[in-house]
Amino acid sequence: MSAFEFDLRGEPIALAETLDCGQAFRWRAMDDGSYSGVVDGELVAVSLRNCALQIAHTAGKRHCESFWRNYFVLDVDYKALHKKYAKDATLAECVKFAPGIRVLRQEFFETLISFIVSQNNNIKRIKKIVEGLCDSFGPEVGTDASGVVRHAFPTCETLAALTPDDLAPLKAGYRVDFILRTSRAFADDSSLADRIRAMDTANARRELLALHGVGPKVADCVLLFGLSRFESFPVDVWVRRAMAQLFPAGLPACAADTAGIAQQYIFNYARLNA
DNA sequence: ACCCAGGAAATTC
DNA sequence: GAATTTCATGGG
Repeated sequence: MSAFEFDLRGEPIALAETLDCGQAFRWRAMDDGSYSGVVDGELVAVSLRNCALQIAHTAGKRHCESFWRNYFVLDVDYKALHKKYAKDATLAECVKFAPGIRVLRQEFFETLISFIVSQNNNIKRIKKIVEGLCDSFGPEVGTDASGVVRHAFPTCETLAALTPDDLAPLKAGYRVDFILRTSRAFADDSSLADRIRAMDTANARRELLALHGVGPKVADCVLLFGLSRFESFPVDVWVRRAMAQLFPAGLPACAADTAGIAQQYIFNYARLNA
């Protein structure tokens, strides 16, 4: 059944910590400890067995092995990062709290809309609204191990054609207008996503900030989770508090070039270690 | 009733 | 330009 298997060679990764840490909103825990999710239009189940990451396809196989290696960022040496972060005792403590968190390389438009939904919101409700967007407007991709029918994330063209009334049942509140306007920006300019992808981080950030519903925090999350800019450092209410209490002198130098990866440990520590 | 949630836009000073 | 107000929704 397993289509792909990646020998982790001691690379730290925990499914619950990685797939349910507030960076991705569409992974669901199955009874056997595996996780089922929809990535780029494909329904897959992910599990850890014998120090290997296994990807099982439940309805056809669209993506190749390198796609999943890329999605799970297996090209980054987290053991080396942990060693580097250990130079700072406080950061090491944050890592130790959940060492299996890894950043994912997610699809750009889905990440953008998801983090527009995230503003002034909580993770539980973000998941509900994002899943509702998919259930209502994305094509069906299959049924997961728990019997739940899953759908792909809708395209910008699909979302751009909707009205506020169409989105009203999702109860996304004032974010509906942001979703629609940003979707239209990408539907009306079919090369915009590729242009942003190709920009350096500073220019991509400027371009993101020009979108309706995207401020500094959402832009930094999209840069980190949707464009793999690991130096990007999103600051939300949790990170703001954690920085004031744990790192009053600022982020340690050992994390400067991978601030976003360190941020995940800090965010998680602040949110779950209260 | 009040405060908070992976904030940002609109308004006012 | 910087500070403040408003925005919609659900949970504690």
